[in-house]
Amino acid sequence: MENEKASRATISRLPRYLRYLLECKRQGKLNISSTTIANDMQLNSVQVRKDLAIISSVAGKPKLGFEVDLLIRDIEGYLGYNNTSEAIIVGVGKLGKTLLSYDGFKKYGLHIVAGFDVNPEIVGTEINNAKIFPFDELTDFVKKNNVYIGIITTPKAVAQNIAETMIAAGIKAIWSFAPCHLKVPENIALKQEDMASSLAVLSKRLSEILNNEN
Amino acid sequence: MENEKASRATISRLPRYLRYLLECKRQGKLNISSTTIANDMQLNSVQVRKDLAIISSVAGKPKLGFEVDLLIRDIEGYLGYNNTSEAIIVGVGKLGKTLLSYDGFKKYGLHIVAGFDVNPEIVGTEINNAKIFPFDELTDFVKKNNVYIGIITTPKAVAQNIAETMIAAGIKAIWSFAPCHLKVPENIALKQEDMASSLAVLSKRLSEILNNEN
DNA sequence: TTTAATTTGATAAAAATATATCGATATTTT
DNA sequence: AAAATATCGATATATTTTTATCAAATTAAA
Repeated sequence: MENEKASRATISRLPRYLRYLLECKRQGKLNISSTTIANDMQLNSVQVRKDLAIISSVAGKPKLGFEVDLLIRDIEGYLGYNNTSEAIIVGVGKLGKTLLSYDGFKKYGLHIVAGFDVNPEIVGTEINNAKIFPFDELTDFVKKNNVYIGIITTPKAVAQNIAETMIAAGIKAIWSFAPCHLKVPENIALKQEDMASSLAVLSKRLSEILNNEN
Repeated sequence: MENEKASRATISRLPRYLRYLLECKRQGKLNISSTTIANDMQLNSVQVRKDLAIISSVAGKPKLGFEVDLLIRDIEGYLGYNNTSEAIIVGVGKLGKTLLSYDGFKKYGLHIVAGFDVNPEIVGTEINNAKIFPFDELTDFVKKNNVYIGIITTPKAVAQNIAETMIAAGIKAIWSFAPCHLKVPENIALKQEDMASSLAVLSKRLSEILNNEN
C-alpha cells in the first residue's frame, strides 16, 4: 500500500496527530488542512503532509484539506489501537502502581494483564484487575499467555537481570523506566524512558533562556 | 571555551555518559577510551568523542583514552548538577506523588520544593519535605521564591491552563507529563513526556520483529 | 631502542530529518 | 462562467545527526 516506511520521527508524531484530530472531530470539524494542523501543532506543513501520506492513502482536497474521520481511522489502524496487545509489568512500587492504575493505556491498545514483584506484601493483591504475582512466576506466565510486551519499573540494580529473564521467557518488546541503560539483543524492541535525559535537555534550554534575559 | 554548541541529541546522551563514567570510577578505572565507552553503551565511537569534545576540553591520550575523573567533573559541570535548582509540581495525584517521593532528582540538581493541588484532602500534607499548597497560592509562591521550573502532572483538561498560570507567575521551564500538547511562547523551555509517542515507537518496532520471525 | 598496537582528532561521507518552492487543482467568490 | 484563492503533492534543497576514513601521536611490548 504505502511505499515509504515511516521514520521513527514520523511514528512518534502520529499519536499527537491523532489527539489533535480527535479534538477536531469533537468540535464537529469534518475537514482539516495540513496548514491548519501545522499551525496549531507548531510543525511545518510539508512535514504534516508527508507524515500523513506515509500512513494513509487518503488524498487531501485543495481548499478543503483532509477528511478528519478518515485520518483518524488510518492513524488508529496504523498504530494498532484497535487490536489491543497484552503486557506485564515488573516492579510494583510507586511508579509501577501508577502505571497499572493508569486507564489511558486502553486507548493506545495496551493492556497490562499482570504485575510481578518480590515484595510479599504486594504479591497477591490486585490493581485495576491485574493480579500481582511473585517474580518467580514470570516465565511461566509469559509462556502460557503469549505476552510480548514487558514493562520494567524496578530499581536499576535489578533491571538488566529482569530484562534478561523477560527475554528468555519470550518477551519481544521492553519498555523500561529504570534509570539505567539496558543491553538487549538486536531482535528485541527496547524503549527506555530516561528522566535524566529529559531533564538535561530542559534545564539546558532553561539556562539559555535565563542567560539571554540578563 | 567550547566552540560548537551541544545539540539536543548530544545533551540527552550526557546523563548516560555520566552514569557510565561513575560506574567506571566505582570500579577503580582511571582512564577510559571512547572505543570502550562506545562498545559498552552501544554507540559509535566517533559520536562519543564528538560529544565529549563539545562539553569538555579534556584531551584524550592515544592508547589510554580519557581521564574518568575529569570527564565526570566536566559533564556534571555542564549539566549543572552541582548547583541545584528548585522546582514546583502541580497535580499531586498518583504520578505527582511518585515524582515527589523520587529521591533520584537530587543527583540531577533538581529539588522539588512544593506541590500544588485543588484536592482539599491532599492540600496541607507533606511529601518528602515538600508541602502541598492549594493551587491558588502558586503564583505567590513562585514569585516569592523565584522558582523557574514547573512540573505538570495533572489531567490533560487543565494542563494548558496551568502552564499559562505558571508562565504568568514567572516559570521559565515546564516539564509536562500531561497527555496532551502544550503551547507555550518561544522564550519558555518546554519538555513534554509523551507516553503515547514512546509506546507507538515501541510497538511499531515490535510488530516489525514479530513479522520478521514468522 | 625499535616496532607494533591502539587511540585520538580532524575531515569527509552518508543517512536521516526538516524545510522550501512551485505547478496543478478544487473550491469559493465575483 | 471566469477569476481569485487556498491547498495539495511532487520535487528540490537545507539542515541535522550519525558514521566512516585516516594520518598523527602515544604507549607498551619486543
